[in-house]
Amino acid sequence: MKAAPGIEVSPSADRVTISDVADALGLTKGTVSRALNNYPDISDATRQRVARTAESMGYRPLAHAQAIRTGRSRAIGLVLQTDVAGAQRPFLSDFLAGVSNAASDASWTLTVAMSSGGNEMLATMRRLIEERKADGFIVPRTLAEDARATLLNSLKVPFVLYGRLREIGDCAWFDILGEEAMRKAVARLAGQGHSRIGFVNGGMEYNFSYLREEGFRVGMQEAGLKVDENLVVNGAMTREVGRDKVVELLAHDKPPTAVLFAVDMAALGAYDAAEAIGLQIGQDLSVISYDGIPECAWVRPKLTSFRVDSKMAGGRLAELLIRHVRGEHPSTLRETAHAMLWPGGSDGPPRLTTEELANRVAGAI
Amino acid sequence: MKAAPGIEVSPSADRVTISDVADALGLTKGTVSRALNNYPDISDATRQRVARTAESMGYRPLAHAQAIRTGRSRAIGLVLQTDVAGAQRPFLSDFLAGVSNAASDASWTLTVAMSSGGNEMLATMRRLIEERKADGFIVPRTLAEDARATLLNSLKVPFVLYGRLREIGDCAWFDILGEEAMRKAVARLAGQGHSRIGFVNGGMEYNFSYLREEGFRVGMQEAGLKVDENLVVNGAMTREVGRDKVVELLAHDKPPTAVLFAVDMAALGAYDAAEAIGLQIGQDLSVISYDGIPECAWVRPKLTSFRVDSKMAGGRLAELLIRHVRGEHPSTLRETAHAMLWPGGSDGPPRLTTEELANRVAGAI
DNA sequence: TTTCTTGCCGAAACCGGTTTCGTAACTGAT
DNA sequence: ATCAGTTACGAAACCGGTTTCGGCAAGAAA
Repeated sequence: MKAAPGIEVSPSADRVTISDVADALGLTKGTVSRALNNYPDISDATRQRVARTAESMGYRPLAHAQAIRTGRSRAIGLVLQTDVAGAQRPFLSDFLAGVSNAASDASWTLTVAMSSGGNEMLATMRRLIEERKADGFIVPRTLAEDARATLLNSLKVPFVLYGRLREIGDCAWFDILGEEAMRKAVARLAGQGHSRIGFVNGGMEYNFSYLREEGFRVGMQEAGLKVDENLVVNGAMTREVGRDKVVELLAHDKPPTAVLFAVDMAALGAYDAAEAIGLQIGQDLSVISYDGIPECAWVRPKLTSFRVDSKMAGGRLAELLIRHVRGEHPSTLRETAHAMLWPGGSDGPPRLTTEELANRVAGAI
Repeated sequence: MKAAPGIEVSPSADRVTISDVADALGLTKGTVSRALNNYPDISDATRQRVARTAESMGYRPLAHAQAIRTGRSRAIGLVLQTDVAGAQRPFLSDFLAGVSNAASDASWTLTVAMSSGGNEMLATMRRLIEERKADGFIVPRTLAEDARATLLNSLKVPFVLYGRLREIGDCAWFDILGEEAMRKAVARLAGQGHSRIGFVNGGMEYNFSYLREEGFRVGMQEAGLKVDENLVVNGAMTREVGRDKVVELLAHDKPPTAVLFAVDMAALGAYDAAEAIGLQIGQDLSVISYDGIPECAWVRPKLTSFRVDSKMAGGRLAELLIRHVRGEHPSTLRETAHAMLWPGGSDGPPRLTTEELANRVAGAI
């Protein structure tokens, strides 16, 4: 009595099952299972015998058959946000490659879902958890107050943040030291002779913005420069907003000769602003940014930026998550990496003083 | 006797199981299962009673518990290639969103893996199949001769191509009518007064290249123009190669006043070539392309291109695949959609004749 | 009435694993 | 030699579903 069946399950369903292995060894499948899972009540001799024949027979357990008993299916969950402005897109491919490869290496798989953010994203995660489609999650683009972390914590589902949290609970994370990059960028600009340096930050809903701003400030202090609060703005995640912010800074009566951006996408807006006003990027106005999106190399002059290795990040996140699911304590699962300076021609010694620059700007408007 | 355990499986493992539903109804779980799966030996009354209480109790079957018996887990497999030149990246996010959303709507999930292509990609697919991590595959970027299709066919695993195959076997596909876009592009250029139109095709390993070239030729014929084979080149998938191809075409003694590209990424190279030679895109040289990547809007003048709705494509592919897995015959699962003209300033009436253009080019080199 | 269908459901096997429990055989101490 | 304690495995239950099989009851045909 067959119901509407769909595709015939290929008769080549000749997978090697645990029972096959057991029969070949003259053991029961229970014993084989315990041997493979390192139960203490199996003799070393048997354990090795089992391991060898399982290997030679090409036995690999079906993750979802295990999952029905254990609740774990060796799957990493990744929920992406669809409509975020810009910056995510260029890295997505590399990031996925990193996660996917690391997962494969551990015989894990990657389940991805996309949702529009907010509550819908939480609902999506809930569904994946409830249906046991993911044993844990990678949480990209950590927010200053991240409801995803809260949810997963309360559900006791393992997760690893890409980015840090303001109040560090017991969670695992991986992050690139954006603050360090900002610090170095300021040092570089100061070394070129800039003393009035503006800072265009990203959206304050993201935690990285706080870190990068702090890095900017530390850098200024180390360079012996004073931060003019009028030259510190935020909320620039897109080219358009970046443009507007630069115009805003340049309209100051003592405009900055250099502007540091927290985000490449916004920094591209500086080119538009410069073109509109008639300034040469890299000479009249120096720009340094962060992310290392491909567009950096396409604009003229090339945008000096701190490049993030997204593929590596994805790989590290996956490994940390797997270790977390396997039982390691989250507080031991924290890693950072450095962004790498990727020099272009967008920064250099100031050709104009702030006064001259102010005149140029005034003349253009 | 517990083995090294890992994270405690959350005690909130209070999912509603099929037994719960059965108990609540005074039926056996077998009956409930058959009722929910529309077996013919269940009375309509019972079927509806079961459906209602299952719904009200919030019962949703565990996909991987079903899979152990049925072999299907309601998962779409998507294997992406890591190192392809360019064009994939900009659309990945939209494409994933489309696939993911369509999958979610049907209570399916999306398993993605990335690999470097060729045999490694086939091995990755094999692994996913063997481990039952995917019930079927979406095969993006169809090649002229696609080993993936061959493999999946021989394994009798359902799949849907994004793109068509040269020799249409019994497979399902979704595709955008690139040839139609090329045809319209030629008509547009001809209408603007161009008579010498070059064509820079993509790599001939991709099947779409054959289609688009055919579209170009049909368009030329319909416009009453003769194709100069010297002005038809291929293999341009990147900005750099695109640039070189344009230079090559312009070096012709009767250079084209308009160039049609099969791929945006390559068309961007035309801007570099034009800048090097000192030509105005849109006036001295008209360019129309295809894909609709975001960069089209960032270059000056904006690149006229035929935009592909990747999100929609992903969604359609997912739905077709699901229907395929459910048993519909692949030959009934074929869809196409249109690319949409996205006008920029990169094309227009020719300012120069081909002779004048040749002189300009000669002067510049 | 009797017999044959048919409709409808319960019982139980099954999928491929994991985990608990019980026990035979081997220690080692008395 | 006896007895308690280990060691190492078999047996069987279990996870959450699906599918087969058998049989009861009601209706149809004889």
